[in-house]
Amino acid sequence: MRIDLPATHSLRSHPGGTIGAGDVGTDVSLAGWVHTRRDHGGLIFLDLRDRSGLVQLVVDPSTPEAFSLAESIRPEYVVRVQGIVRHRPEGTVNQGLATGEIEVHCREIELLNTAKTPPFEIDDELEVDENLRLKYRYLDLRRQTVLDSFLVRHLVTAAGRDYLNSQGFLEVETPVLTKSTPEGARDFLVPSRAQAGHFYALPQSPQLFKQLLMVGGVERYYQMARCFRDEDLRADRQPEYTQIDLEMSFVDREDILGLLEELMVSLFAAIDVQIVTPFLRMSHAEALARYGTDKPDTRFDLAIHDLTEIFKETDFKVFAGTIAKGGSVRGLKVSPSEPFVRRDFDELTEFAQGLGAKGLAWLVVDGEKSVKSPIAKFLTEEEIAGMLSELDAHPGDVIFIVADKTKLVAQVLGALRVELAARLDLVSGGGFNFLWVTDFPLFHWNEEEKRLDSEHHPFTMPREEMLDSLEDDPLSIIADAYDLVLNGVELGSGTIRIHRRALQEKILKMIGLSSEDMEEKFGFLLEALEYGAPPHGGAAFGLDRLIMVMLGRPSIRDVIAFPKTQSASCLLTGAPDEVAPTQLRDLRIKPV
RNA sequence: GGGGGCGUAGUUCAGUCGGUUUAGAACGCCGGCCUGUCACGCCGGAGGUCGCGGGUUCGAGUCCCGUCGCUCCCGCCA
Repeated sequence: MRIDLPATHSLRSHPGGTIGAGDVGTDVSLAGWVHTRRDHGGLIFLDLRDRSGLVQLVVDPSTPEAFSLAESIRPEYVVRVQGIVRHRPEGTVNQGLATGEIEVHCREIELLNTAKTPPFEIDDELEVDENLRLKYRYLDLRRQTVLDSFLVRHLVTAAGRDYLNSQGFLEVETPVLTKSTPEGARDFLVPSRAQAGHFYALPQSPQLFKQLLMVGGVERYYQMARCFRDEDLRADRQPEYTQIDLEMSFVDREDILGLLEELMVSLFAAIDVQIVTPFLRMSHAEALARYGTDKPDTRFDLAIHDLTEIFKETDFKVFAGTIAKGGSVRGLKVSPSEPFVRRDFDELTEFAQGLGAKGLAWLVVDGEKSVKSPIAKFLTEEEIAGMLSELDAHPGDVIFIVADKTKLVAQVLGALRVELAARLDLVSGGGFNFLWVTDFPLFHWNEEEKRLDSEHHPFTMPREEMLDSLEDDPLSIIADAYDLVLNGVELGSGTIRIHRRALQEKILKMIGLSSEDMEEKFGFLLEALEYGAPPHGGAAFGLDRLIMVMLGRPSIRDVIAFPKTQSASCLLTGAPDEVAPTQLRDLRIKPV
C-alpha cells in the first residue's frame, strides 16, 4: 500500500521506490534512509528507503569521494544521493523488489545525518517486543507493515470525510475542555487555574454539543472526535480514542441506518472491499438468547439453545437445582473435524470457570441416541433424545452445557462460542459481517443503586408507539437505538434523540435525577430543547476499532500511532508524570 | 480490585531432573578481506546485574516468597 509522495522536491527529484525501467538514463537526486549496505570491497550496494519503497544504489571507486563515504555509511543513516538510473546487468534483476529492474549509479553522496545502531532492526518480518517498539515508536514506524496501518487509517478517514461531505455534512469541532458528565465512564479531569478548585472534564463523546449543533440549525454535523475515558484498558480499549461522530436533523431511524450503511460501503471501498447492504438485523433479545452477547460474531453460527424445558424433570441434581432456583440450562453443539481429547475438555472447563461458571458439562455424541460423558449416567434416554433433537446433534458432535443464573449462562456460552470458533478455525474465511442489533431496551435495572439506568444514554428516544406505557412498565420500553457490530466487535451505535424538554426531563427523573441535579448538570441542554430543537438523531463509532478489524489486527494499539500501555502510560514520553511544585501551586493542588 | 501468562547478550530465542568447567545459538554490532550483491560471502572479535529483592540448598537462570514492568481476561467501560 502506497500513497504517492510529490514527484519533485527541493532535495530530491523522485521518490526512490517509484523509479522504473522508464527512467533509465535519467539523472536523479534521491533522499532517504540507508536500509542496508552490502560492501563487496571494490563495489558497494546501498538500499535506499523512503516512504515510497526501496531502490538499490551502486557506488564504485570511479567516484572516490562518494565511495569512501559509502564505506563508512551504516543502516539508518540519512543521505541524499545524485546519480544516473540504469538497467541492472543481465542476470542481476531482483524480481522481489518493485524497483528491481534498475539501480542508481551514484556519483555524489551527501550525508544528511548519522544514526545510532537502532535497538531493533528495521525489518518487516522481525517480531519485536512491543515495549521496545513503543519506546522507539518512531523507529517502529519505519517498518513498512507498521506504516501500512496508518496509510489505511488515513485512506479510510479521508473516504469518510469525502462521503459525509458529499451528503451535506459540516465538520465542526467541539470543545475538549468541557463539563464533567455525571453518568457513564470515569472522566479525565483538568484542573482550572483561572478558577481554582474547579475542573474541566475531557469529553467521553461530543454528545451534548452535537445535539446543540442541531438546535443551532447545522442540520448535518460530523467530526473525527477524540474521546476520553478514564477506565481500565483492554486490547481493544484505549483511554483516548477517535470516533466518527455525526448527527442529523429531520431524520428517522431508517435514514440514519441507511446513511451509516452507505458510509461503511465508502470506508471499505477505500481498501477495495465491497460491502453488501442492507446489513443483517437482529433483535437485542435474540442476540442474547442465541449468541449470549449483544455483539454476536455472525461469521459462524454455533447458536446457543435453551435446554431448560428438556431438563425440567431431570434427576441430575446440578441441572435440577439450577432450574428450581429460576436459572437456565443452555448448550451449544460443535462438529469438530478432529475428536476432542481430555485436555481440550479440561482447558474449556477452565475457560468457562474463569468466566464464573461452576462447571462445564460436555457430551460426545457417539450414536444416534447415545452420548459419552461424565454426566451421561444421570440423564434419561428421553432427556438425551430431546437434547440431541433440539441441538440437531449427530455422531461425532460435541455438546457443551452450562447451568446457572440465566445471565451468567449467556455470558459463559457466548464467550465459549467465540473460543470454540477460534479453536475449530471457523472464521478463517476473512470477510466482514455487519450486523445491526435492534430493539434495545431503554432502561436496565441498576441493582446496586436500586434504580433505573439508561441502557444506552439518557438522551435516547423511546419508541414513539411505546411512550404511553413509559412509566407503567419502563423495563419493557424499547429504545430507538441500534448497535453496529462487525465480526463480533461493537463499532458503535445510532440513535434517535429526545428533542422535547418534557420527555427529556421525564427520562432524567426516571433514572433518579432530582430537579436540582437535572438543572445543574443538564440545564443548558434542557433549555436549548425549549428553543425549537428539531427532531434529530445520529451515530458514533470507533474509528480505531474499525481499522483494527479491517486489518485483522489483534490490538487497537497497532492502529494508534502513539498508544498507551495497559497501565495507561506512554513508554515513549513517560506520561503520565509528576509535575513541578510551582505548577501545582498555580492550580491550588497540594502535592501528595 | 481479582485471575492467568511473560521477563536470559542490542534483538529473537534455547537452556533437560537444581550440578560438565567461563550461561549458548542466530541475527545485529566492531575489525579485516572481497567488483554484481540484494538474508551478499569469508575470517576474526566484543557483548550478560538471567527484571529487581529475599529465601531454600553444599550448589539457583532453573525451586519458593515478595516486588516491578509488560500482557490477556473478569470487574469497570451510560
